[in-house]
Amino acid sequence: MNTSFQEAVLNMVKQIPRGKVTTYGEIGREITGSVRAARAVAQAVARNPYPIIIPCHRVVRSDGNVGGYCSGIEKKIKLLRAEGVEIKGRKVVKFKQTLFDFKK
DNA sequence: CCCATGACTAATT
DNA sequence: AAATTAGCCATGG
Repeated sequence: MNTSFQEAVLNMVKQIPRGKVTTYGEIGREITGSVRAARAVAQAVARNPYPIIIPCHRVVRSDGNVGGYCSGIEKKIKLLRAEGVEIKGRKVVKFKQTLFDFKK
């Protein structure tokens, strides 16, 4: 079967509402309990089977930097802006306020 | 089991 | 504030 880890990650990403974002670290904390699993999370997201179905562009780095994207970082920024997320350079404006809280 | 990889993070310089 | 370093973790060979 699909690795339970990847499936858990994708499931989390799918829950992110439009106009909001989250970080690799937060997802890692939700699943493994450790923010240090961020790399593993990034792997899972990067290898996601459905880039369209999975809003993987809503996952950014802990410092507000957009991070990477399979189709290019600029593409990711475009998608986010189209959803109402302000981005300055490569960083999210009002980053903390744009973060989505899974615990609720 | 060991080694290399990567869309990461935190701490240090 | 930008660049470096070291630590962490799932996955695949």
